[in-house]
Amino acid sequence: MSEERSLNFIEEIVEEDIAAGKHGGRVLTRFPPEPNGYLHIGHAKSICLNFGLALKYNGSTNLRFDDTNPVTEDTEYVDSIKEDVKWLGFNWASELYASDYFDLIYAFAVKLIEAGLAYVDDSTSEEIAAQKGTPTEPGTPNQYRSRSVEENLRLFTEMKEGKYPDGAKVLRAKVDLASPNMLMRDPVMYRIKHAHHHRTGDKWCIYPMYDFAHGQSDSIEQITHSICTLEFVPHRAMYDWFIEKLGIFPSKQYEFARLNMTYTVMSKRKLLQLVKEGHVEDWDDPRMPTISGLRRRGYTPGSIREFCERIGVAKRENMIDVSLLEFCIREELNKTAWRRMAVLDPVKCIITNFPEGLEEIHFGENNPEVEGGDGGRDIPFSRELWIERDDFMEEPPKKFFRLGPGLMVRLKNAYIIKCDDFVKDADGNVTEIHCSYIPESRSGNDTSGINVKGTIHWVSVAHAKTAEVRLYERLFKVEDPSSEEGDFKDFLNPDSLQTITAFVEPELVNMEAGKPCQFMRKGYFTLDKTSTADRLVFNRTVTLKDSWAKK
RNA sequence: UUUCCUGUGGUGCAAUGGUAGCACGUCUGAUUUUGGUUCAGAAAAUCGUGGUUCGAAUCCAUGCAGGAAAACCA
Repeated sequence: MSEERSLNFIEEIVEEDIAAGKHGGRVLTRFPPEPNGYLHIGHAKSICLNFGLALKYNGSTNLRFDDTNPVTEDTEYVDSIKEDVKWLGFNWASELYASDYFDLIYAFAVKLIEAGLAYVDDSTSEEIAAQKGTPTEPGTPNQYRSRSVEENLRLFTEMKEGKYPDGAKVLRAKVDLASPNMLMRDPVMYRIKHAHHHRTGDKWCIYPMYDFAHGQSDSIEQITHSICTLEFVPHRAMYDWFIEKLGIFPSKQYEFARLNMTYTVMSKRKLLQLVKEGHVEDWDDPRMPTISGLRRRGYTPGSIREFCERIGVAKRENMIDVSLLEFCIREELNKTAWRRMAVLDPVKCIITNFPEGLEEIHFGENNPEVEGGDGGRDIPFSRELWIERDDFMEEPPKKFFRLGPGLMVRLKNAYIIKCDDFVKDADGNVTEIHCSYIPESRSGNDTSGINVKGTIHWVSVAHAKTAEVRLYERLFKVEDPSSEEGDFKDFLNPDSLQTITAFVEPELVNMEAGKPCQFMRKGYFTLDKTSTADRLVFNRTVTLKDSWAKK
């Protein structure tokens, strides 16, 4: 075994449990999304944690949909969640639904009523809130709290039978109205909702609340380690209380800090708002932090798993720099993506001493990081080329290693050229750059003896294909939109998407969907799902690091 | 104001009473037919105050700071 990296606090707990022989050393986790939105990178952290634990300790993981609120949930979300978890590379032991347990959970409720530990309350939600007191003042009991077991049983049965309208009654646990933990002040267990459920249809008109569904589902599945985020810490008391009073399998809850990332938002509510109000195209808009958005943007499952590994797991609030995510995808793509040439902001470069009408074929390897170059492709060369507008400067500063009057550069995979002249239009824009090439400097058998500092990419005008290229920037212009004064949407970056038409080398028409490639010196790109053979559309996954741009 | 959780370089995670380390980011330099990659190096941290101890990021006390909790959401 190589040097193990240190364990996170949850791994420590699991190892202690295994060492103590708890549950016979069995490890069963679960990933429990509510199907009311798409999964995002924060969920990926939880997925990697839960499935990773099972993988590491020879256990397994259930995918369980926490579908106890039919008014916000939908099978569209169920499908997307399953697709995303699979795409990330994980396999669940069982696909389960909290709604599968509605009969069992109902029976648990009856059991608690019979034990005198739950009662039907006719108060309105406002009344209940008022009677709960405040963190510093205890709550006050109402007349319903002392109903008899028989009356509670009858009323709860009638609630189930649909005798009462929404909101008329709730079932509450009888815990402790004076508890310093507000959630222990007789929490609601069941509420009436005459709503159609995506799985149980119209069978039920009462639905259990989170506190009376989640722990019970864990227990039914005999989950050993129920891992959730910090906001559920105060719920743990209820989690344990219900399990103890019911005398069912003792699942245990552990909480870790959710992921926050700079320049984005990570709440499903806010993401839904961006989608609904059209600030982004859809849940899979490449600017979204959703798994489907990242996938469409060109991120790979491996890069996301690596990211989740690197950010670690702890209990303190955190704000991860998005540059770490970018590092992870660059690290992978540098090793795997084929290099191609594309000119995003073109200006014409004429090789004045290259014969008109002549066409040469040059060779470019696919990936210099791979031994042998990973194969290669032919690149047509001719007298007129497109080059990048910012690879030329009329008055270049000292260390500018590209084109300018009298300066020389290498055309990648082709010749060294020297800038002799340039042409400007009436508005002062450079329209043509005139260069001469050095025939002896051809890539592969350069006998010119000339050394140049810079190399630029290019595309032959006569052979270029056009492509739509979508350049993405961060979605928000501030690091933490949620913590700013006012509406988070006020901080959307108006330049988060720039769509341009680029000239690309002809080989790119053979590009496969879903395959990443590097436009040399420009970044990593992937074909968008809307791309077709006669209308190429590329998404920029991430730029290359650019230490020149900083200066 | 009550209860709970958390305080380590700019950011994230380690060190579990014994030399504060790793990564991202930042900054140098070398190499380079991508101003990419790679390589070498640098700057940069234990919330404060007491205490226990030969020795404290770690244990105790206290203060401070940040977060969470009073949905018929999860």
